[in-house]
Amino acid sequence: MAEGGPPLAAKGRAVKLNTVSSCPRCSGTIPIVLDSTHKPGQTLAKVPIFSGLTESELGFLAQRTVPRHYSAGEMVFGEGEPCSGLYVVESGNVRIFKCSPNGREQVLSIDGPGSSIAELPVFDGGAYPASAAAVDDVTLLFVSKQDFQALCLAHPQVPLKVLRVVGARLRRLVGIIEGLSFTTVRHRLASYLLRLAQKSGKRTADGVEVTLPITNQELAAQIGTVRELVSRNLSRLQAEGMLKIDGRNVLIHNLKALEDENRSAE
Amino acid sequence: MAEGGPPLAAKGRAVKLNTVSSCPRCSGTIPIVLDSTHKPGQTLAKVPIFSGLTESELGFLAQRTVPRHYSAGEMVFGEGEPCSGLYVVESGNVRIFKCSPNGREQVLSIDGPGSSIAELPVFDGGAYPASAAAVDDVTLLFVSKQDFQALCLAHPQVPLKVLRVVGARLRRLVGIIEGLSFTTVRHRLASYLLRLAQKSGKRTADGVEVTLPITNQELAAQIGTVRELVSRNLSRLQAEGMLKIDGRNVLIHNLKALEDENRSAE
DNA sequence: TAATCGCCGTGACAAAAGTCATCGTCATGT
DNA sequence: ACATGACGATGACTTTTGTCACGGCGATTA
Repeated sequence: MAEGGPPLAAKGRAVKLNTVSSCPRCSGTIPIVLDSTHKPGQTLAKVPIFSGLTESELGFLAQRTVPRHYSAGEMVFGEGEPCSGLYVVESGNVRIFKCSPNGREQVLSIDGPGSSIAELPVFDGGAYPASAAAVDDVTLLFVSKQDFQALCLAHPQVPLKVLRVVGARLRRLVGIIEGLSFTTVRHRLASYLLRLAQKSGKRTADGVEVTLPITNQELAAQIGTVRELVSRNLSRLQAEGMLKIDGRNVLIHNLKALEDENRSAE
Repeated sequence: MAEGGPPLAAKGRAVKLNTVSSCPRCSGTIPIVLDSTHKPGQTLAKVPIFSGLTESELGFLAQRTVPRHYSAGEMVFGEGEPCSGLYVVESGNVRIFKCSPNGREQVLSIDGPGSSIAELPVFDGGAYPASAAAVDDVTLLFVSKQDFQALCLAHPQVPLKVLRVVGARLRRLVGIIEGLSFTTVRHRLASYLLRLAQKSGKRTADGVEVTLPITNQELAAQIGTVRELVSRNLSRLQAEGMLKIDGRNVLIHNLKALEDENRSAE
């Protein structure tokens, strides 16, 4: 059962949802919008796996892509579905995740504009190893398996680029395994905050200020735990004086301490 | 501090080793044996990423490989070292793993004859994302980065094969993440036993009999926990009547129950 | 023979993770 | 104005995980 059919009702044992936003299996219909005014060329040129192609080659490829729009929370594809092609993110963000039967989610990656997703199953012929859903409103460009394989044959440098991208993906997965296997929720939370601070923190007189871009629930899914533990551990870090929490804003008072938190057992 | 120097003494905080066999950082010198009588052609022909090459191309490649021998427990390469090339396993088994500062190990994969390892860092130019050590006595064929890259340029189908292999690797990693994130040690142990039963179990009158090919310590590293919990959980499964343990031999009395154990929360 | 070492099992304990229920807040729509 | 629903904090509790210490067993070696 590939995409296209009507949404499956959540069947079987009643699952108490502790899940991010709406359950992907229960999302609405998948829109396939053919928009002839679309100009995907600019987007494709920025995608690492297509870098190095000429203008005309990009145009050729662009003609074959199908833009698809998804609104926040909508499912792009589900784990186990046969893979019919790859996607390029044009706008918005896509969450790649695994889903446990208990309704827990584990996020594998979040991919923004210019990223390609599901390149791998195109090559090994297998099913999608995980699910993908739109984080916010998203436009993807779909490239069919056939077109992409043809492209790879015509341009041998493309598979090499793919390998580079896949390498990065693999490193990230190994990092997740390392975190899950060796560290506590507390550590992973500290790491997350530090990463966030590094990427979008603002220096203030009293430390670095960051704004959590997601709910505790989603944060939990990203670091591999549940909502409550995120909440509790944030409180605890605050009680210990490292942070000051004010809604979604976190003022990291003692950056050093947070960094130590990480090194202690990574 | 990269590789290069003499073996680093385990420095800093005294680490109580709960580690598999010898600590890789503390292994002896790395032997580089040039054996001109070696005939690696047969091995290379069986390696998926080299399938499809002609006899003479394989011969050409074989001339450029360097056989390296390792004895059980010896380190092949360490996480973080710059990647100088890829390896093909000719005989024996290689363990790919991450190592925590506490001495815990998490096995990412075990690769036997015909497998290629470390293909990815060759492409993205980064360091090895994990360490590799010989499980038993091992012969590897080393292919330098340069030679392999040249091969890829001359034979565009090779990178496609690599992508296929890497796809399988990525699926395995996702599986590990799923296990660590969603299941208990008990589940992962049950899964391991079932996999083992499927691969090498012997039907007897009283159930399926398997022989654990590794120590509890190594088993723990593979399913992401510690020795004691493997021991305890095995005992518990025995107490519940699913198994009968006799040294390294495990008689799975109630295969169904063990399977249920898996499905309950995968 | 005695000593040593690696491996295994186990009790006792501590810490972390997860579950369940409850309550408060805020925004939204009827 | 009110109901509703998503989100967050938290207390109480259970389960799981991990740590430490100890003792037993078998193989190897001095």
